[in-house]
Amino acid sequence: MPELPEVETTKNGIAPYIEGKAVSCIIVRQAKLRWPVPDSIKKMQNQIVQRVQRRAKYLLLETQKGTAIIHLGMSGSLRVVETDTPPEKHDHVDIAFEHGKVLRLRDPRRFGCVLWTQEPVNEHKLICNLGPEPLSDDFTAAYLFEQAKNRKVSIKVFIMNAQIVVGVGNIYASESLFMAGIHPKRAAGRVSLKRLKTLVASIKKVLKKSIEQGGTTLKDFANAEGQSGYFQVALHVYGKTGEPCSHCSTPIKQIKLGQRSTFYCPSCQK
DNA sequence: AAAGACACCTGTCCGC
DNA sequence: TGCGGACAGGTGTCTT
Repeated sequence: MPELPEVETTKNGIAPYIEGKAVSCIIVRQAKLRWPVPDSIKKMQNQIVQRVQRRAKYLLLETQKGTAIIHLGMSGSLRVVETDTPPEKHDHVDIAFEHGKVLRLRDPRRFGCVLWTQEPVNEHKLICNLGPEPLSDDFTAAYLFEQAKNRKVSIKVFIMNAQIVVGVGNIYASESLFMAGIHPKRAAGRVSLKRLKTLVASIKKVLKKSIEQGGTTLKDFANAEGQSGYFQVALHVYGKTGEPCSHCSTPIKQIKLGQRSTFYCPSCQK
């Protein structure tokens, strides 16, 4: 999926088209996403989308009666199209608006979701146990240090744990650890406060930079207007196996941590 | 409680 | 050209 910057970019891309607009119709062509799209999503019809928000990688479409919770999974994208645009193969859900635009979810792998909740979103099961936003002031080295105490899990898996901090995906986990000079395999509880300060700064920096540039584009992200291949942030280690490190020329290594590919420079990261 | 494995699904790429 | 297998940006849930 889109990493956090792509979700943020998507939010910013769709919000101007749908905030303050009334939903006319919900069309579900394929309800089998990560969880079944509930029938209750129809309650969104005739509601005005008051605000589009993001929490972690969840997009929240708030209305008077409830909130649609949308996740893009690994391969999802949202775009705004005209009502008469014919759906393509993996266009599973349409949220059509009275002003003639359609918010269309495409998700080939169907790891995403579209849910509906009438409770306060912060109390929703998927949302209530999430850690702080990485770009908020709540995400500090002191916080991370406290959380990491006695934890033996690798620092890379640790920062990808949404209960610790949200929004650090597989690309930016490797990239921020490279930037901070920390070996991805190091036990979380054995990273000094000083080095965690560097890491927190690196995570914020890499995410901010990527959001500024509109999100790193890899295989199947298309931005909210439907263009693709638009943005490209410079990656230093992700997907660079065997290539010389940009800092010291040592070949980049690839290992698996928590079943995810992990990239690092064996010389720069300790 | 924490760590690790597994599940969901389709498309693409690589080697034979 | 075809086919099998590995792999892909996520994350909730189950097992150890």
